[in-house]
Amino acid sequence: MVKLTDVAKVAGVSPTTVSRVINNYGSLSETTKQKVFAAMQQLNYQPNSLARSLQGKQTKLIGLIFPSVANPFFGAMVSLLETQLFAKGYRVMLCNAGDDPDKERACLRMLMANQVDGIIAGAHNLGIQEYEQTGLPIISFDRYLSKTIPIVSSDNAQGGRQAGQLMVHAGVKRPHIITSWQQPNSPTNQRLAGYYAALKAAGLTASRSILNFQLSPTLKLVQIKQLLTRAERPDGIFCTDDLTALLVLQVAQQLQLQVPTDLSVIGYDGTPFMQAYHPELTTISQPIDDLVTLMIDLLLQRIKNTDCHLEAQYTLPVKVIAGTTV
Amino acid sequence: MVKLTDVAKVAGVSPTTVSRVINNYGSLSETTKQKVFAAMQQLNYQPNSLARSLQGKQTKLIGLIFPSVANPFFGAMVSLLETQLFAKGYRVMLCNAGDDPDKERACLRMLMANQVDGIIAGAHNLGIQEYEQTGLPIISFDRYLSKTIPIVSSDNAQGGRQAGQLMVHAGVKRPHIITSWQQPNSPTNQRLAGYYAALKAAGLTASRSILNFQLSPTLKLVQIKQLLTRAERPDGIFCTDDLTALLVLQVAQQLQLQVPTDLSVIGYDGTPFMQAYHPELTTISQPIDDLVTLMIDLLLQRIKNTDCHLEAQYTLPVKVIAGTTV
DNA sequence: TAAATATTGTCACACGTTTGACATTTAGGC
DNA sequence: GCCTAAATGTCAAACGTGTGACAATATTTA
Repeated sequence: MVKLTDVAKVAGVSPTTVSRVINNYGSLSETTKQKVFAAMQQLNYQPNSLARSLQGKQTKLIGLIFPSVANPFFGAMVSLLETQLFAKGYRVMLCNAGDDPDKERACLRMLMANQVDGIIAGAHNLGIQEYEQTGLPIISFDRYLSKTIPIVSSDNAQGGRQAGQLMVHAGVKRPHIITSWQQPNSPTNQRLAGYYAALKAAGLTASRSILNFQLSPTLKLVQIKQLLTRAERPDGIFCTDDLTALLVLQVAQQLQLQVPTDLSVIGYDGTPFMQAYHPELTTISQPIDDLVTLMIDLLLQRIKNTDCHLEAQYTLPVKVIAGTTV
Repeated sequence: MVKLTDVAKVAGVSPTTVSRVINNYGSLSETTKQKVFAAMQQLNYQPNSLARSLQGKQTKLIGLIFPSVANPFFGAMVSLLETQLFAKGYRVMLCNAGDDPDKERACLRMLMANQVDGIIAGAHNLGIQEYEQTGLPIISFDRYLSKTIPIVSSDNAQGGRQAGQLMVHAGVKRPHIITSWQQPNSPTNQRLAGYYAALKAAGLTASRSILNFQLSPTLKLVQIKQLLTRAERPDGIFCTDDLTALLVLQVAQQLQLQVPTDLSVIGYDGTPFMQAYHPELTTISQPIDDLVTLMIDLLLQRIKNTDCHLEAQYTLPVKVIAGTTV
């Protein structure tokens, strides 16, 4: 491996000088700078970030913990996070925690071991204390962790309300909602509450199904089919994620239900992917770019100054993407 | 930050002993082991991997370079890679290189700087020499890089042939193919060749469009619409990726073309995602699990023994996923 | 030309861990 | 209680880089 001293030899200067050039400190002449840069280029030299971090500098590493990048929503989010962080000089260590608390715990431990400068967490199988124990700057996406850890999320309550209003407006009589497994600190609770509230204002009450987030699509299909073939079948379904909405549409087609005549369907997330490949789906779109930008901004603030004051919660507005399913 | 010497103090032993426990070398009694483990737990101690790697150990880091995890295919692949690598004790640094050679170059440099043990690359905007320059173990997904870098891919030629045969079998008269931008070392060339060959055997020749991989879906839609509204419009389209196939279906519906009566459509990739959410699409499925397992296996071999002999190319069979679009 | 300043070199220590050499203590077996 | 082996401690060097102190030049300024 080519190291600093090798560069020094080739450039014909002392190791200290090379270090000075790299870190741009002390006083340096143009000519030596050039000599050193040339030598670095010639040897394809990269300062060993292990060594520099060990020496006291930041690692410039950020840990990302999300359920799975195989999910298009998290895929899009992680992709944006990586791109923006990279542009700011940070590197990304990725963890797919799935719905496995043990894996998430292992992820945290390894991120600590790797001395990451901070963590952005979008998977939350764990309790508060495990995250606080790390002593690292953390930003949480869309789930309550603790007072000290800021949450960034879309306005779930507003999204739920808007979905409810759309249903009311469409003249839906038997509204339904499909959420993922309820957890005390889950954002879907807000979507649920907003939905209920908007419906209640119009004198409607919604029935509800719970389909665990990580359930296989096939099993979800089965349950949706049962839902849509039961006697008093719903004529409007709000799904708290777009993928489930797609499954509902799939079952509807299979059962020859006309959408939106027989059944209205609304999703949630509205990724660019969904907008491009399923423009027909009416959905509540999270401002994914802004969410990412904000999370990064907050995290970097925390990294720069550990005890800078941040709000406990940052809520960004959602937008209705009008398709043809309502 | 809690360090090895802190653990030693709490456990009431010498730092060396703690190190011995962690690395399980030298002779140790059960009781001291327990004491040390207890202290580690109590302090929530994690050995600083920077320091241990610097000292000579592996970093247990693998770099992943792919166009973007926002793409469901690469999302699925990266997700599997991370999961399997994590289980083997490796951590993952993620790079979305997009179609930007500069970003890819920057990724490589930073992976070198971070002393990764190896790289799995699925983005290939760069030439051979930039990868060889790294001096690192590398496995390439689906694209030729150089003699020394093994390629793992699905059997693109076979996939193309099967698509062609499906078209022939469906009685298609004016077959078409949509590929991404041709590059000399691109796998889509093989898909093209296989497709042409199968059609030729039946006395057919296909027309061809080229839609750059990273083109926005909206722009792709425009081009596809032009294709499907021209005088001699094709009655069978093979797309070298599933997403483009979805766009074709979308346009077909818009133009009220019956699929497969008026138009047969075949995709390529067949991720679990696609199989679940678009079971209607007939597609050529890459064995994504096997591809991932193989890539990891080969990479770890190379890491264990830098000059172990590996084949230049590993080709895994594809499978037709029969939907209703042919 | 002398003084002041800018540039570069030398040296040492630090970061946290691993590991080898060696010394010392403890335990077990007779 | 002696001998052997096992267990633990002490110490130092190493990994590659950063940085401060100080000395030695080279260059500029007066």
